[in-house]
Amino acid sequence: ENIFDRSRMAPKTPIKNEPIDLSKQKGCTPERNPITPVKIIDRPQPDPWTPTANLKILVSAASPDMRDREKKKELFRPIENSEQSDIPDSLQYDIVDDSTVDEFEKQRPSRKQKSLGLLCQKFLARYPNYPLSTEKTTISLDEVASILGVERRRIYDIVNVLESLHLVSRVAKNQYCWHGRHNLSQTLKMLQEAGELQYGELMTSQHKDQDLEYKFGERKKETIPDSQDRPLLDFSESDCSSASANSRKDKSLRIMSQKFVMLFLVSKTKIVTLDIAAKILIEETQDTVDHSKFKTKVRRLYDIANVLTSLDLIKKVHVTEERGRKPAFKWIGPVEFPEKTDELRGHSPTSDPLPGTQRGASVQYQTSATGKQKFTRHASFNSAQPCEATRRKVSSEPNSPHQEKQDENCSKIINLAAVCRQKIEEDTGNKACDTKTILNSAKKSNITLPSSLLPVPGDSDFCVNPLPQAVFPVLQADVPSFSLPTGISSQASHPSTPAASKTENGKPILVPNQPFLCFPSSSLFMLCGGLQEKNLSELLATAGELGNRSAEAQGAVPPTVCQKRSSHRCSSPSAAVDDEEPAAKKRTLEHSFLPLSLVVPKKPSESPKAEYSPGSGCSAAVHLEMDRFDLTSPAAPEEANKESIKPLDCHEQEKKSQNKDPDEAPPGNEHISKENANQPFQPQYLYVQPAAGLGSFNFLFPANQAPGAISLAANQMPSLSVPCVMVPSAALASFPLVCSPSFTSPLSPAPDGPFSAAASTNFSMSSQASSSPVFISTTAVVTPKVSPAPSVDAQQPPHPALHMSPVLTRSCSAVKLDSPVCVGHPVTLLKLQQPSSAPLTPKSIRPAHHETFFKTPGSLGDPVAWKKNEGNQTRNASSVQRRLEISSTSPD
DNA sequence: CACTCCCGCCAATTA
DNA sequence: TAATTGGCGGGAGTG
Repeated sequence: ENIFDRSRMAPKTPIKNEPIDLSKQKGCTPERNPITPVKIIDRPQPDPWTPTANLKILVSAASPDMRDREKKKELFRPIENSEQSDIPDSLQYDIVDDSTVDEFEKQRPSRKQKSLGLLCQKFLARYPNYPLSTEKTTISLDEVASILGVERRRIYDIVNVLESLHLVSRVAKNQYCWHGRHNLSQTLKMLQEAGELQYGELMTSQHKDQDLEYKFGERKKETIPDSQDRPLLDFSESDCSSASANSRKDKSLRIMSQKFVMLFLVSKTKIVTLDIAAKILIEETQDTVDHSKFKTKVRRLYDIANVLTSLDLIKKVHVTEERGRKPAFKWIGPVEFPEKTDELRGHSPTSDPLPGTQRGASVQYQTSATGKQKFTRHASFNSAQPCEATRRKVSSEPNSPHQEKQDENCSKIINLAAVCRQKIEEDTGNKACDTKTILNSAKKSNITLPSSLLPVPGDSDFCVNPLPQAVFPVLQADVPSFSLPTGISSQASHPSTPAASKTENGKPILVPNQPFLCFPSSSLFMLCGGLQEKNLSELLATAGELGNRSAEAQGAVPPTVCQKRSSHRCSSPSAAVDDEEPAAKKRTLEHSFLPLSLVVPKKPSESPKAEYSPGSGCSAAVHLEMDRFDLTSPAAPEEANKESIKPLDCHEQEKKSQNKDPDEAPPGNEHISKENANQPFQPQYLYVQPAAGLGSFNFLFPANQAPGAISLAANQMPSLSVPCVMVPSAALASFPLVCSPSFTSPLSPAPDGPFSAAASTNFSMSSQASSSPVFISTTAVVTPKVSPAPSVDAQQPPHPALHMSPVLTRSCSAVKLDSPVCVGHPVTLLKLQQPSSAPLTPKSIRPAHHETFFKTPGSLGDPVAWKKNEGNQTRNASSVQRRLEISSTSPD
């Protein structure tokens, strides 16, 4: 073989290669012939292919150089193999017989055999379409490259496209996680939604492919003018790319891939010609339509098309137009996305309390984990710095600049919401699933979640952390997605209000008037009570500080209790774990998350602070969403960020008390109760099923009441009678609810809880809501212990007993709204929202307040953003970062 | 000749 | 600084 290889190599690319090879081989050259021992070892085995393991081992063992060599060699091998298989041996041999090197060349190479499409098929053949959710399949680029006998560059081409569809996610350097097609439907759905937003009209009108397409292009611009450049979707992409290097990433294959897919999904005919796609993509990207650019775009589209073809999503066709026949691709993948999730659901869902939770968590984790990592990676960059600074800044600054944008965004959002709604209704069922955990609870409601969540799932990126994680992760992911909307609304609605959530003041939690706190969805948690009392106090303190900023430190009052932290998810998961955890990591994560918040501020700075604060919860959500959607307008993110920020702070506090503050995250835990602590452990809260009410939110009612715990709320919000905390359902899901005052273990998955079910129903939206991790705590004392869940049901949580302050309600509603988009059931909320720009209120609520609170405009993000968010969840953090960058970078 | 798209240089990012 | 990623476009196969 070796010999052959050599010959092959040389022959292959005649001159060029040889020289190159030699140079590369350099050291090896001599060796080369000889082949390195290692290789030999490997090769010894007759079937290199099969034994991936061996390869891996080898690869890992091998030094980089080795790898390269091997790769090259291997490349050939595969080729040989493939050739043999593909091509009739006889032929080859025949030729070969006499053949000289040249002949070899001829045979081996055939361009076709080396095509990206074929390579992709090989690649895909190595992984199951629907891997068990439990197992995580990691893909080592080096390994795969060597196995498939291609250079790594080619693998990137494949992976980038797959990543855009969430079939894989990047876990770390050189490592990707294989998700399979479980979330494909969701992803497609998301893309479709995003596409509609962007190209929406086009769709409708389009009848004819091209023409339509063209229209699209034009419309697109019109529609999306804002920002667009970036990928809309993001989802996956968002991952990081966006953030930091917009420039580079914007163009990224991933984004192009998503956009390309969107075109198909939006197109009635489902046929898109390359040139049209290229034009559209170029437009989006930039005005300049250089011919050269066009050519380049087309090249890339071929790359993408080859991969998509391998996925059986499209097939090549020819469209004959006036001018003649043009190459085009037809979408042969699913058009309607019923939910693909089912599969997932099957697994995770439900069943076990623990498991459920865990599972869900796990699943999510996985995904999320990846996401996180990615997130980290990408995000870290930006986020870190910005985060803190931002936060602080944010707190101080209020800004408004973006409001306008926000408004715009709002409108967009509204539109989106409408669209979403419809879709949701249509789709509803779909998505839900995935998310596993969420679903559990959700299941009943199911639908809801899905949307937001699902997308995420893919993301899963988030994932991560172990433990507690699970819970959180979910939240995170979910939240983000959903959140946007919520966030948006909230922001909008309440800018002024209290908004504890907002970061601005730091108060994330408390709102002045209102009794609730908002947390970023991502993070949330809580629940448990008392975990750390200490922390609590600290937290409280922190909170207080935050609050102070806002103004009232006092408010902060120790009571605060609750706080909740929402750490962003990432942390959360881990958080859950505990503090300890890798704090550092967590922090990091958090930061990243934070960044989001920060981001917001950064960019915009906009308005932020103050105004938003109130809505913070929402905002957070928003952020998320935004993240998801790259498109999102800057404004939204900002807000979101802010909010998130706050939460973060809280988290941190909670968590550790560390100094840090803000970032941290808390894992969730949140022991919110610390204060409560008084009562030790407390979990005084009753968990209301997520489903229930607020879409995503979960309410926690203090069993004990411990109003104090919530204290913050109390201070601020005396109004509320009941002390409750709203947590995004997602989050809850992860958590076990406890009904009992005493908290319980987290295990039980909330969702399942009886309550939840009911609730869920109402809130189908919840999922979305969930995204936003808002907590609402009321100080009030009431504690209805009980039935929280049930009561909660739909809209309002337990109001009856409790009465939640309007605000809360509102908030909830707002949240929902957001989510709705994603999810679907949001029904009421949406409606409300739509009408008014601010989505806030749910029916039950009284508008008045809300408006006040929510009104704020800035919150909105672009619809796109929403979508993105949805998609992403995971990436929130990262996305945030991205956004930041983006926002900064690409102004609208 | 037009369509495809492989190949790999090399810059941007990351580690 | 080294390695990883990934944009990009020359130019080679194919039909």
